[in-house]
Amino acid sequence: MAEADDGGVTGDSGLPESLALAWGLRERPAKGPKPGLSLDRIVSAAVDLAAAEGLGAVSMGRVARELGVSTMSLYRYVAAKDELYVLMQERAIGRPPEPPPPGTPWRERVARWTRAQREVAHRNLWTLRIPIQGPPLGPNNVAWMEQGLAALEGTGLTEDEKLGVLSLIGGFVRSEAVLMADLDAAMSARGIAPDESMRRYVRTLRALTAPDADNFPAVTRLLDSGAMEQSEDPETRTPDADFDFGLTTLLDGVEALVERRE
Amino acid sequence: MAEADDGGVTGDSGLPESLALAWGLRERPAKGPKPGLSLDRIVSAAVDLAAAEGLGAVSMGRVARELGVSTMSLYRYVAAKDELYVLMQERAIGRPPEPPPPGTPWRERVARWTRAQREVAHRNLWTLRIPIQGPPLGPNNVAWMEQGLAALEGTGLTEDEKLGVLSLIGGFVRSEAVLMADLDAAMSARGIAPDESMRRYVRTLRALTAPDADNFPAVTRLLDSGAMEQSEDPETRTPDADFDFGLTTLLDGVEALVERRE
DNA sequence: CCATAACGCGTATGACATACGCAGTACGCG
DNA sequence: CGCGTACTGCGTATGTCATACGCGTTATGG
Repeated sequence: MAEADDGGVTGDSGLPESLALAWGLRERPAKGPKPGLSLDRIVSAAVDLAAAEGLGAVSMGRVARELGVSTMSLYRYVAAKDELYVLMQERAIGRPPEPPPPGTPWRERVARWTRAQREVAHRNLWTLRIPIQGPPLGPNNVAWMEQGLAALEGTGLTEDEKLGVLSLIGGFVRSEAVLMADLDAAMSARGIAPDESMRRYVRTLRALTAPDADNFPAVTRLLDSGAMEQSEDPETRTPDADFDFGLTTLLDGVEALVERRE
Repeated sequence: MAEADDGGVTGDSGLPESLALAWGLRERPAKGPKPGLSLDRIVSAAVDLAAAEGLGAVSMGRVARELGVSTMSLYRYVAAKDELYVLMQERAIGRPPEPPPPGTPWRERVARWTRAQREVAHRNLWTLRIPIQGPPLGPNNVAWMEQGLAALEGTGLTEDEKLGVLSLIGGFVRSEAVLMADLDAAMSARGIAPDESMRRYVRTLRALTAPDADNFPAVTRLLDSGAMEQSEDPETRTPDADFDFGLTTLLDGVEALVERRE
């Protein structure tokens, strides 16, 4: 199996055919009829669909209908739906931003990278619903990793530690965005605004914990503090402020590590 | 609809019936035939199934078969599968650990809480596959939140900031555990040991980036550093060490924040 | 020029979640 | 005491989905 020279990638790594294509390692053979379809068009249709109606709307049948072809045609280009998911995420994340000019301090570099990552996640909230398959393998994902590692260059951290810092940041970006996606979903499900959704949560939680507030002193204090009703005063608390808070905290931790290494 | 006195919880919060039951707000009416089933047994069966064969094995039909009842019986206790998921997670996370003795410094308190959270996650990796529905509402989840907030008591942080720190930590624990779950899944899928799975990933990534290593200097450096082949020398790099690294970094960040507040 | 490899697709299969309705059951009220 | 009623478990049906398999067709390289 797999005769073409791919540098031994296909060998036993389980790299799907379609990903090899994304790396430009393979071209479609020029044998049979001219393909009326293309991986590119399939992924585009799927991404458009997910952006418009959510990941739940992405079924093989629906994507095919959107393209005016039959369901099974798609399987000439994709071995399974999971593969399509991977390709969609790869498409959505896109190329990482250009690295900042040389001389930029590491903290600024990392902050930029993180913010860029967040922006992409927020623009494509549906990607967060994709069941995670494993470590990133697509060209764009690897390019992001490259930029992330580059941002930590010159900090004196070991490669180990850089990896640890990146996954720390990745987890942070992801969970912040998931929260956003949840609010977003609550909104589109029933016609509820995000802050209204949060208000309901607070009200429910209060009703649940009130009967035995003695067991939940800290939660009660949190609810009473009004910290969770952000949008009452748009000046003080915004999602951006929450994000910046987390980012600062995270970077302070990294900074402590960097200083320890010097 | 919903006449019983539940403190107005059911009103417009969308709290599912079964969760109200979990809070002890409602009892099953004593009217019809004696129930041969119970929410408790259903959740237990589902959890056992997930633990043994993964979340994918949990279908309504399968859970019912495991209990020796028909599929549709379950819907007398659970309104939808999502509700079952919530209950399963709630069961798996269990009660939070006892708070440490008074006088324990906050950093120690938070570290304990985080480690406990990690332990639970690792013991129930399948919970990470549950599609996230929204903020936690079950009694156990709220109790964990309570303990987390309590661990940050006396730090001088605002309630806002405590919340931010907790979600930061939650995201960290989650992403570390997801990585573990992925390795675990790769193992049980094909008979591959976790470290072998990681080795393959490294090999594949190297094969992909090698052709134009110029574009991936940092990734190449990472791969060459051997940082990703942990288990060669069990003394230096273990999953625990990775976790502790992240935790320390995180807590250093929080510490900087706390000091700023004093 | 023709075997062969790719193409698009129709059909079939087997899960799955869940709507709906039915017949039996036991409690509480009259 | 008896009966309505609310609740039980469950059979059946519907619609969606991913995907295996095989067919007729097409273009190309030997």
